[in-house]
Amino acid sequence: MSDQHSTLRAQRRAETQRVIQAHAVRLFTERGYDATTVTDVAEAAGVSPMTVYRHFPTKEDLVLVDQHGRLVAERIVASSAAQPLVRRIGGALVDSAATLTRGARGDDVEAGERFLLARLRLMISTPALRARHLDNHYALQRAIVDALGNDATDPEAAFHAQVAASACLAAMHTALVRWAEDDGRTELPDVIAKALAAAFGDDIVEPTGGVGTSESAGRAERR
Amino acid sequence: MSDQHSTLRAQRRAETQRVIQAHAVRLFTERGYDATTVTDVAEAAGVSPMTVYRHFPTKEDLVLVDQHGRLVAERIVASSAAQPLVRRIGGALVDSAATLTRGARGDDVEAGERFLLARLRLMISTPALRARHLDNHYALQRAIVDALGNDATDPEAAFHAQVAASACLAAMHTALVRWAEDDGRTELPDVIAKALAAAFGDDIVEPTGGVGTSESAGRAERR
DNA sequence: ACCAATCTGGTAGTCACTACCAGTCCGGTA
DNA sequence: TACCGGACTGGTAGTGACTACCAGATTGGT
Repeated sequence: MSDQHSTLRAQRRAETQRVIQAHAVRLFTERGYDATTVTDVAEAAGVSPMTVYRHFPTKEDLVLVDQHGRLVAERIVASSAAQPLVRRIGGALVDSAATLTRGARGDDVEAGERFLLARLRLMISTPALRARHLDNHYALQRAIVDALGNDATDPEAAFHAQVAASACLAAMHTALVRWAEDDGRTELPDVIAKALAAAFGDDIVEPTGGVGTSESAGRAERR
Repeated sequence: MSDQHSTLRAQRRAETQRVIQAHAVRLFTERGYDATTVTDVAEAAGVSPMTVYRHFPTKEDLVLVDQHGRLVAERIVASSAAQPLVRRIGGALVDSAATLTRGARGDDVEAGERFLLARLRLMISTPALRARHLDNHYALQRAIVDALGNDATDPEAAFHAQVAASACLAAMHTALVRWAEDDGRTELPDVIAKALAAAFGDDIVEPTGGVGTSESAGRAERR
């Protein structure tokens, strides 16, 4: 069956992607993003420049690959529609961050978080990466609005959802920057929750609300 | 005096910039951003490609030039520090938008608004422009935080200011998109105010700021 | 008339990125 | 086992944004 077939292929493909990306982030961190050419990355990874472009459509994608969006959207649709918008979105962002900082990269949590931090630092300090990263947030905003599932007939409600989503994402981004500045010593979900509270008021962030994600049970005994 | 000297030079310089930018936005709108080369813009403006690069460091800057930041910062420092953060920032954004939609481009208000709309549409629909525009917001965020003038010793207060600024800017951006979708038929400051109210609650936007831009004041007709 | 600063233009080069084409590997089939 | 179709990979030759480096032209002030 092409099923098994494709999973085998997909594994190899994912592995080469991982190797290329690892070398890319390392080189970018060592020499700087602009000072490193795609050819440099290809040589370090032992492939041709063509292969790099096959796996990553642009140089920026070597740092920016992100499955964050899917995670957030899933948690949004799972959230109770009775809650206020900001709480639904904020809860999904906090939970997704908890998942990301944990199982980011295979088994080794430590290495996964270091890798995430390295990518984040690049995204923050390199203008081109920062710009594309913020644009990804823009796409994520649309995904969130879709996941909220409000009827699209009411333009006022749609506008409200757009505003809530963009403001929440902006707060999260600020939290990410703060987290990176702290070298990841603090707990990312907590920082995000604090940012949301700072923006929308302390009452908007509820630790164990109607969001039935089991991950949230394991973390953050504070509050 | 080098004063008069420089102002004369600056006038010529500003004029050529204006011409180049006008042709650029026109061509980008007609043929699309990616399908238009810098050489095309240069030919249309009657200058060499080199001259274009002298005035606009990147192709994106042909659309993105923005003095918006300075306006907002000025209004922030002029605002009362007693008000809550979000109100100070939001008020500055609304007022700046009112200034921009009015005196954007010389004498002709109509043309100025059309030009602003054309640029905005490009910024929203073209990925590269959208990304850089959002990154400009990131720089504007820092400017706002600086203008707020909170003491930098307290990291908590600084974080709070960062979050408030980024969330306000995100709400404003959503309002800009909405305004562009409406082809500028609505009043931009009102849309921004509505977005801020949607994000932070109706009570946060107060028309009592003294500046005459508010949805309650019935300035339905321009002029 | 002369000087100095600025504006403008040309040439050559780097680099990201894109077709277009060819070789290679690999799982399943006659 | 020999073969075939679909992938992954690689090379070549471009385009286009952008950047030195250099040379002529214009302009404002002495």
